[in-house]
Amino acid sequence: MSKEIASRKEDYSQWYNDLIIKGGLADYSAVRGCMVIKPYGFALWENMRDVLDKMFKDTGHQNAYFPLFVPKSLFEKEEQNAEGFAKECAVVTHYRLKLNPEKKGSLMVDPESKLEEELVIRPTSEAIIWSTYKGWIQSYRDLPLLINQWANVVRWEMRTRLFLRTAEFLWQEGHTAHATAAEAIAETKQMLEVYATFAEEFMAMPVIKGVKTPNERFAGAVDTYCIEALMQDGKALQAGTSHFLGQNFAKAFDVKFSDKENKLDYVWATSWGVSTRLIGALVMAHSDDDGLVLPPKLAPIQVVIVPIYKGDEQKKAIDEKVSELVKELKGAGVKVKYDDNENARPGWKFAEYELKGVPLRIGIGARDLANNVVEVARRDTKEKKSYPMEGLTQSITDLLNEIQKSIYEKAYSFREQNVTKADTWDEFVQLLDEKTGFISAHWDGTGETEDKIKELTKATIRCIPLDNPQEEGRCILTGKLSKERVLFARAY
RNA sequence: CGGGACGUAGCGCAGCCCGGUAGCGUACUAGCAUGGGGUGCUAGGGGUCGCAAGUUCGAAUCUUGUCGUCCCGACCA
Repeated sequence: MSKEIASRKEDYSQWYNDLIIKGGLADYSAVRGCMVIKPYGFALWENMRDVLDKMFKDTGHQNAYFPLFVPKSLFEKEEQNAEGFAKECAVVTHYRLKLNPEKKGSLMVDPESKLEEELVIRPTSEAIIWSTYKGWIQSYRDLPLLINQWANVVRWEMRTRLFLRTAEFLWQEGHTAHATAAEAIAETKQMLEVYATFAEEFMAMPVIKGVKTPNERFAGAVDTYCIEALMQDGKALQAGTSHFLGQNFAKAFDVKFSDKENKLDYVWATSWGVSTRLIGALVMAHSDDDGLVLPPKLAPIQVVIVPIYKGDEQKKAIDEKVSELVKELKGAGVKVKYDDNENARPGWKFAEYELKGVPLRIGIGARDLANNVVEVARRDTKEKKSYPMEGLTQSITDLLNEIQKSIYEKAYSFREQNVTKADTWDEFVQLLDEKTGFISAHWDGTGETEDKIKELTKATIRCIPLDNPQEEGRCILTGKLSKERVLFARAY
């Protein structure tokens, strides 16, 4: 074993780091808190991006691009938003360097180049976008305005983790403007559905849709909807958010429109986003102690073919058979790689592609050629089986679908087993320490209680599930009356 | 920002306590054998020991400073 990875049981966060680094998704960089996304990891992101982008366009959105820099005076206009992000903003104060006269060969910030107004590097783009929308919206005829952008943002986090929380990350952010509150709320919910569908159907990761409590709300939002996923260590991960912004940003940036009766009103807004954090979620949702397990619908390589041979003659015969097979598989839309690299031996390749999470591996050698079969190994179950050459493409596409379904079901049943009800404080604390996962419990609805619980247990309210059953009960901390349960968990 | 660990070949590490020719594994290069689960043997190439100053005849090793990284916490839409 040349690439050892930690086991989940022995060191979960080391296991996670090992998968990312040794699986070739990303690398540490020269910049504190920032990572390099390597080709294999970026291919995964491109696949996610392509699917989401199509879903956004199918729901009527268009892409655009806004600047990385936000003048401080714009950034501070929506007070809650500005306050919420103030502590984690990188700020540009100068625009020039010069040679340092005191130290040969080094540069210094030229004090003469101080900017008149500082530029905030966007931690999110509401400010720059709404200052722009002001000029684009005059009439109800300009609405709805449905725009998305694919971009990078910077949040100067104290502690970073590969993909889950980096100082710079890639994401998409949708920013829409509507004539009525109802329409904006419908948009917010629609995009939450898009995210949930993406998570479940493509990432094979079950999520709980819900709404955040006021404490956990996006700074400047009226309501924050979210999808929450459960990781294998029992911690929750916020996988996507969709915000109903009310008229907060319209008022802050003075974006008004004339309705049909020629009355002026502020527009109603939404914003929604998912980020490269989803890659972290994907890694933790399905992978095992041998490496990544990727869902076929997003895997950069769906099938890898490994030849097993002695001598050039056998290799040649295999090459011929494989080239037919590759052609057929590609024709069926399968992303296939033939790894005939002479420098690595079969066993090495087997381990390598398992580490990289390739859903299916086809092994083909002289023995198989003689019998007109191949050996197919599933990454998720480690099952190996011989398949006849005839109809192989069909078998492969069936298997890929089967894997997609099967890893979803596995993750779903894990999630179901880890949503537990707690009715007393002792039960709640015990569950958090021993079983972890989501805990469904009554809460008195106050921010103070929520803070207190967080302080005592590090658990936060992940969400109030949509379509939550109404049920009389008493708050686990204060014993006050409550009309529904909410989901608590320790979270990333 | 607090606590901990660390910085020596691409990667993973030993050497440091007790100063004296910079080493191991892996990767890399070449050759032969091998090839159905991370090959074996042989021969090679590669390092201003994070950076700076100090002590010393002599510093990877001792002293001081400094920079950076990771982990745990605090913080975090």
